[in-house]
Amino acid sequence: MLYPLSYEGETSGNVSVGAAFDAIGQTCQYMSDPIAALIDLLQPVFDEIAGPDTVSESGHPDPTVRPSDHADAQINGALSLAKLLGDNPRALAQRVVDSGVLDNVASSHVAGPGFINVTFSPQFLAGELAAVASADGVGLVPSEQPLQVVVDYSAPNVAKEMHVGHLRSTAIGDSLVRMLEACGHSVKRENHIGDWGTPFGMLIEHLLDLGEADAAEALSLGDLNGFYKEARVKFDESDEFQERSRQRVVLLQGGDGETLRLWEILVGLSAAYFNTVYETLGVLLTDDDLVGESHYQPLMPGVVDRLATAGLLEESDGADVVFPPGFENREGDPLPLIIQKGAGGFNYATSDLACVIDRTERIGADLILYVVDAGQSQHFQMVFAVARMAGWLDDEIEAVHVPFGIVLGTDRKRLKTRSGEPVRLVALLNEAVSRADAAIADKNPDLDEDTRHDVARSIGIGAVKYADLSTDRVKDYVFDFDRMLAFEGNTGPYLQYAHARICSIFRREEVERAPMRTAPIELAEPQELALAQQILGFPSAVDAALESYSPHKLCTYVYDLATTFSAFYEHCRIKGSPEPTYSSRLALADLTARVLERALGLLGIDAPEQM
RNA sequence: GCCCUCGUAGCUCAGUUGGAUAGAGCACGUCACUUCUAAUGACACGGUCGCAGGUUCGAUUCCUGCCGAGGGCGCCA
Repeated sequence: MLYPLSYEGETSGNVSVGAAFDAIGQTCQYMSDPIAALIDLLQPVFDEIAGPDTVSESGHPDPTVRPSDHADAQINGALSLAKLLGDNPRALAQRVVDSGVLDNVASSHVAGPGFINVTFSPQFLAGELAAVASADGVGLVPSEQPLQVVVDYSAPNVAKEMHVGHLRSTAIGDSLVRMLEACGHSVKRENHIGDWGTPFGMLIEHLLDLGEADAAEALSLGDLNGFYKEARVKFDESDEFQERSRQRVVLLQGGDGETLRLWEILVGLSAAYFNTVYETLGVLLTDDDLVGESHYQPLMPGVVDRLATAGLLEESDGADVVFPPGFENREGDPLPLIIQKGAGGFNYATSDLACVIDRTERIGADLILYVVDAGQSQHFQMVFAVARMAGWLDDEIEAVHVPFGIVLGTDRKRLKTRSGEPVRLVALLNEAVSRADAAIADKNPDLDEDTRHDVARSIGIGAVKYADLSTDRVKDYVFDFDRMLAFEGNTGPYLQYAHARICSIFRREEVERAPMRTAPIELAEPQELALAQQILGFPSAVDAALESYSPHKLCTYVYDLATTFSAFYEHCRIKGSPEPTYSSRLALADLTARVLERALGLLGIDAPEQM
């Protein structure tokens, strides 16, 4: 586990092994997740069987506890430990069973070549559920060792339209931020917008040509691509405009007051537009998170100086560069990271190094995440390598590129409009919402119009985000309205419906949910036991998702929870059941709804109470 | 040419760091509705885990080599 989570329960401790941090190895006595509880109980037994000499040589033997098809859980660690000790695996597994450490929580027996099958006792699970039900975090509580994390994501360009590529960075980054904060970490969001560079000479001159008022109107209408393209056309066709643009870049970089004022108009109008998109998407980003490329310009000379002082800077073809080992170009020669161009300007490698310095030295980051497309992989490897050579990153401060694949159309080619341009993000979102609206109108005609529009927005946006988040981010994924908006299968609408349906149970029964949180829980039916274990696995699911910065692992968990609840709901009737079964099942329903809502919340997805 | 990522059912995807018989959804077929929301369920069908070796008690997972797809490879960001 990379992130030290603690769990609600009678006592709590941590299991923590971090890439950037030394293994702490402190195990907790009690966790809400029954699998984690097993590990705590088993570790001392495995240590004892291995003996102190083996532990000091090979480390603590891993009990290797996994969910099982043959029981609630299986312990596989006896096989590897037996191999290490040259012992008989079944006999060794039997020693674990005979130790009796699991007797209070589960029954266990040896199976096959040395697996131990474990079945949790209903009383144990009910007790764990009671602890979780009475707490606000439904199992999730803040870490005792919070980190300072910087998450760099979204990053649209000023005077350019946002497209599906920005959707991925924004949705994934937003979810990671929410999960990190839920685990108690201090998170600084940074929206590294493209607000600097040579295109701004051209854009400012175009602004002047249009007149500020007309330009402001054009940009505030959201026609950012049109503005940019007009400027580009003039730049390509007119030598005079091109020359003016070049001079304007010089003025901008020189800090000319009037030029900066015009530049700020462009940035301000774009930022306002971005905010409308973020609001539609329902993500956390605001103006406070804007840290554009311009922010790092004053820091650039310092980067060069410090690299030079460190003796890392070399001159190559007129440019100042650093050669990080292990990178080669097409000819097999060392590949440089260009710090200062031959003409004197800086480029984005320098800017990214300035970022690293700013984030580690000013913000005090322990961990920096870059949610940027997979095509930038080599670039980040080189930047991180140079930052380590310069000592700005080390074993205590980790920078991680969190890459993602591209968005494909149903033809499996990069999603584009018919004319070959990137699809505007707002157009996709609007269509998703209007399709959701039509679906709701069809399925639930009784809903009044205002409610329907609200619900349609939650469903449409949730569907798009869930489709983006629910597959392994590093792979390309197929954007398909029909699939993502379906109410069946692993989709946003299915999960939202699962939640809304539980809410409707309480409405129909005219029962308040809050009092159910202290109702005694009895677990008898297999579906009740399965649901209990699924609910208790929530913190572990969040932890697993964060460990690899993979929101899709949380998606898989939520989907499993929803289907497990469906089975429970099918087999375990609530309405008309005698007490205490009636209250117990309502308590399970309430808890399921709370975990669904919380988990969807961590994905940045609404959970409406009716739909 | 070198490097990175990916390859799992007809389609879209999981697979918890090496565990027992590789799982879902969609599509197709069957069943279940005056019943707590049938907008949710169940059953059936569907697999050479790209190919070939290797490591070991055991490999979709780790290593090597091929095949295929995408991306990257010095002054754009």
